Amino acid sequence: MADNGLDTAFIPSLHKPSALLPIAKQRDALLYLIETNPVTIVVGQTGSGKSTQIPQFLEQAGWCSDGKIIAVTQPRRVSATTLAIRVAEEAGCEVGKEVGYSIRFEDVTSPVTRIKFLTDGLLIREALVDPLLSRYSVIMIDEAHERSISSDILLGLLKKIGKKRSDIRIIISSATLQAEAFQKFFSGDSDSAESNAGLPSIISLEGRTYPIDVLYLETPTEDYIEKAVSTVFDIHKNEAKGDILVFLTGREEIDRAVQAVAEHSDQLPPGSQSILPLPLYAGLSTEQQMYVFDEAPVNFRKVIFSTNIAEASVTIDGVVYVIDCGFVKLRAYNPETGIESLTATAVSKASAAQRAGRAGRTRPGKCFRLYTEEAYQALPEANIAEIQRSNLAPFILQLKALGIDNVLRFDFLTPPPAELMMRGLELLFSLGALDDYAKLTKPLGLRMAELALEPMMAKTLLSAPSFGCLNEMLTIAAMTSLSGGVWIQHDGEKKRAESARRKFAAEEGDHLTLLNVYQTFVTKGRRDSRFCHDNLINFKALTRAVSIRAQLRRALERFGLIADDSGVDPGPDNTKKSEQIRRCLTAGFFAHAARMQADGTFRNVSGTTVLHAHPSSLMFNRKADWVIFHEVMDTGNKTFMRDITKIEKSWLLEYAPEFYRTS
DNA sequence: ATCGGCTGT
Repeated sequence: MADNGLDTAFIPSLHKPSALLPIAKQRDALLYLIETNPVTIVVGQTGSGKSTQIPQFLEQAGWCSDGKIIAVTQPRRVSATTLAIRVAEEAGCEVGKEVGYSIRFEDVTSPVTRIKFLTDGLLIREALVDPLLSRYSVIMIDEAHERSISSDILLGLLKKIGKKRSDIRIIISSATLQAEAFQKFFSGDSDSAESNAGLPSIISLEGRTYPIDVLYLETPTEDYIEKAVSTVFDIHKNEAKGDILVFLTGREEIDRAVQAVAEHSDQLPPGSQSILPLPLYAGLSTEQQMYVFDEAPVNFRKVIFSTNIAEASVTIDGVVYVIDCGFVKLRAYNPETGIESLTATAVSKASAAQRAGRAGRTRPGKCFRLYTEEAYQALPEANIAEIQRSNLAPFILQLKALGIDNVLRFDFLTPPPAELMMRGLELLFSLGALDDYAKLTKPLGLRMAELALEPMMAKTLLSAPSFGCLNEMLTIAAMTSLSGGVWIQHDGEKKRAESARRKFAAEEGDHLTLLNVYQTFVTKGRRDSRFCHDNLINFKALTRAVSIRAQLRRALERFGLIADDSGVDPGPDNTKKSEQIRRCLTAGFFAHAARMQADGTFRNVSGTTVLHAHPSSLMFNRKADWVIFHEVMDTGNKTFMRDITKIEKSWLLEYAPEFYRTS
């Protein structure tokens, strides 16, 4: 593979030979534990090489000899692909051959694949087809400490699978001190006589990180943004060179801080080194995000103001100083109201440690915490797991499809509150996915589980053929499931963003507007790179929508509900068509209905909650009567609906008579 | 008058 030896002298420095990693010394101990225990817990610091070395050790030790595969799950797509690339390189093979990866839309594996990196969500889907995951000899759940819903559910599934398959080996990999919780979960206290009683072993792997000095405030600060900015200048004046990474909670704070630094840096003494402030958050275009990886120009110190995206998802080399404001925006779901909230919350100790660790990747670093040491001591050890604060309807549907009928008794690492389960079951019942006995209905419930969509949108899409709008609904389903949104977020261009949006506006609301955006993109914008740029549309998001739509279309073909064309439609100027689309949306989103009040705000159907059209919606500052919405979120002072479409009240009674029988 | 980060045949 080495291209003709011209630069052989450089090759060792490109990637360090794995024999030099400390993990190599523990190889035999590790293999022995895995050989003799059904479950092994690996606690490895960053840089320990656990994700890259363990699967190779296992492969060499013969765990693939009978044609079985070693699976390593990751919470994020990028980590699955980059790990596969690195391990393939070390193993001297092409990615997709002996070492491969599988993520949604990209299956880079082949019949010879022995080590496979995949997202945890995808492995759950594989269990739908192969409930015992019989292709795999070893499954390693990496980054289990992050406690994503999918990895939590996988742990429960694997515990079950382990009781039926004495040959399978499970490895739980975690970076922090939550190993005991995993150990307890997998201990042999279960009812099965077959389970290998006793506690799973924990093995700690030596890391390769540099020491980090952690500094606290002596007195708490009133304004952590201001304090962050002044700390940046203090570091700049007093500390050796090295880039600075600042954790704030959101876009607004970041834009404010970037601006403040830009203004102040004019006052730095002429001739001295200057400061280059850069924003980093998910809403930026890929292009804008890439600036943080560029080396700062000569005589500039790079300062990155980032959301939590830099805590685990994005790694920036060259960071020597971290400033941690101590807060993070966390999503929570209120089962009583069905409303999600997104509010700033104090970080956990685990999170604070992870943030600090970002300073010590290339040399010793410093972390400045913008809170007192007493405040740190009072922080919770870890965040409340996602599964305990989310809308569980999508996951209940998956569990039911996996044959787990009694979801209330599913073995969760930490069980979600009963109210969350009840709310999810109720929603699925009202959508017709579950029957009176809470069994998955066929074909509706089963098909909903197979679609990679939230239950309400799955129901909408499956209803579309009877409304004669399947092609349009495929597009709308794909567009609304784009997590980051369709539009590029950028400070200082509010006017342009609004006028760009107006070009695609449909009077009936946001869903038909999204349909317009997609149709214009596939006819005009796909090859013309300026189209997205000029209209402040996120090219990556739209490209993803094309893939999602194709995938949904294939699923509907499989169900025998065939869509008949390429997705380019005459468009919603046909008012009959537009009405059918809105009726169809009502058939799935009846539980998300609201009515406008005289003052321009909205109320939900029971009249208990005041809702606002989000400023990014077409219904913002426009008149309407009844509407349905895709999503609702409480951001602290107001509750916003996103993706809103006008409907008729009578449709609610027509399509959800049971749900609305009291009103 | 505005939105943490992920994910799915």
